[in-house]
Amino acid sequence: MRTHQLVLQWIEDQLSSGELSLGGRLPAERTLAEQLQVSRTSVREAIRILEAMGVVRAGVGSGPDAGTVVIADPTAALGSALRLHVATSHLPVADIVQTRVLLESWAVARARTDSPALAEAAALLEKMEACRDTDDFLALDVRFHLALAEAAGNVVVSAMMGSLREAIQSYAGKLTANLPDWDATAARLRSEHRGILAALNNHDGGRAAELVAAHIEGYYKEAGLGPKDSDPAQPQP
Amino acid sequence: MRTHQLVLQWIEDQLSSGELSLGGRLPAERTLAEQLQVSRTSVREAIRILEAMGVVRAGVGSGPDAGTVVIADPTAALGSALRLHVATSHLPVADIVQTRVLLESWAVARARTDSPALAEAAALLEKMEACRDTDDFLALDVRFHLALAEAAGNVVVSAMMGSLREAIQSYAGKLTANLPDWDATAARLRSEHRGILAALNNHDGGRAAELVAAHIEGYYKEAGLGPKDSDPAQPQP
DNA sequence: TAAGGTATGTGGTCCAACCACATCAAGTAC
DNA sequence: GTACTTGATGTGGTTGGACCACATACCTTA
Repeated sequence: MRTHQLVLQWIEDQLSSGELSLGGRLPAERTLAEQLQVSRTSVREAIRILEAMGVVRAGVGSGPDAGTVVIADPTAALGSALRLHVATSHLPVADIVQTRVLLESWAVARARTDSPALAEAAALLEKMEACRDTDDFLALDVRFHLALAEAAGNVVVSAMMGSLREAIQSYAGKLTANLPDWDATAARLRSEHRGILAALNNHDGGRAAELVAAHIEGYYKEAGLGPKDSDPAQPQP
Repeated sequence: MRTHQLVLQWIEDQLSSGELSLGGRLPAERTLAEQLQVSRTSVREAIRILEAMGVVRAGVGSGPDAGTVVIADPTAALGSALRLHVATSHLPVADIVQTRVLLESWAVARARTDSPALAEAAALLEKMEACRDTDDFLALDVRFHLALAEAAGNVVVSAMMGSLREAIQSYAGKLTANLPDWDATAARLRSEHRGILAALNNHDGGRAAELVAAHIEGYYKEAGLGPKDSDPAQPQP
């Protein structure tokens, strides 16, 4: 076992046993190195990995924001990993979009009508109505869909949704630039958002799921993404 | 921007531009450090992250297996990340199981009947019929479900399924030890596997999805996992 | 009392050296 | 000529030490 993996194991054990929890601070790098009888380099390599995984955040200086503290950002890890593998051309963008449709459809189908996330989605929709700046609109759009994903109350699904979005963010940006008439598209997106939220308020999760799927697939198809046969219909004998 | 992130960016650019691709080898650490005018330490930190993400594999010595080569193992990254966040108690196991049901149900519902993965699943099922060793049986079971997930032909879904399985592997192992009558459970699992495969061969993906969901949820419930209301039924007005 | 400088502790970076390992090539014994 | 030994080479793995930038807390001084 390589040295940094030993450190990694030690920290993971501390997390599992609860001796280290959210907001907790790791010992200083030099201290930890001495405790585990390894070099500071190895400790740092382990911390780098945890940082990339969204488990800790390293801050210099003194005070409350300094040191290495435990956070919880699963989206960061999944997002970076997906983005890197997209770069290697091993994860087709079409598969990512298809997976996003799958997860988000499921989330809205199971959304709890009284979820605070839905209230947030409604508020975001109001802002989008007034918003005229393209970049601001897209940022609000991201948060809107994220709120939808959170409405089902499944943290894993929310994290995966967020990471998928992050992984193809730059790709989606390029697609948007190809749109012939942004104002018309934005108007359609607003309309579809209203429809989704209306279906949810009407306790019709199934209908909302269909609308979400059409909403996402329609956008990518209009912007020119190659098809991946994402027909949600299931074959029946 | 921290130094190792600069290295990370450089490598990611090489991947995106295609100058580095699957099976390709990175320059030696010392060489790369000199090229980018950074210390070897920073290069190593970047490589560590890529290794944790399942993008590269570092091998010592000489020859074809040596050096840092580009691989493609998205499951590794997602699995480690999920496992770590489970350790921080931020990702409930119930959510992971629920997500697994969601993904695997979708995969079998959209499985292509002529998929090679289905043939592999059938072969694995044959082996499980004869297998009497608990550990071997569980190993085959993992591969069986992985094959099901691959049958839909979506790499992202397959990778996520594999990582979910990996993240809760140790947890599932403990649950198995709690089972009152393993032989009876194993017999039931075999029977359910046959039913799933039969539904698929009958081109009834919807039925197969229902069976898969019941199969997974039934196992965890029997072993004592707390419920997470994973009723797949969608509310209708 | 208020302002400024200093001590302390943190992560960030770099360097130089050494180790373990795996291959390959030259040399050597048969 | 063939087979074995031995060293050279190049890879990542690890270590210790040094210095920097930064942010806070404390202490001195006006």
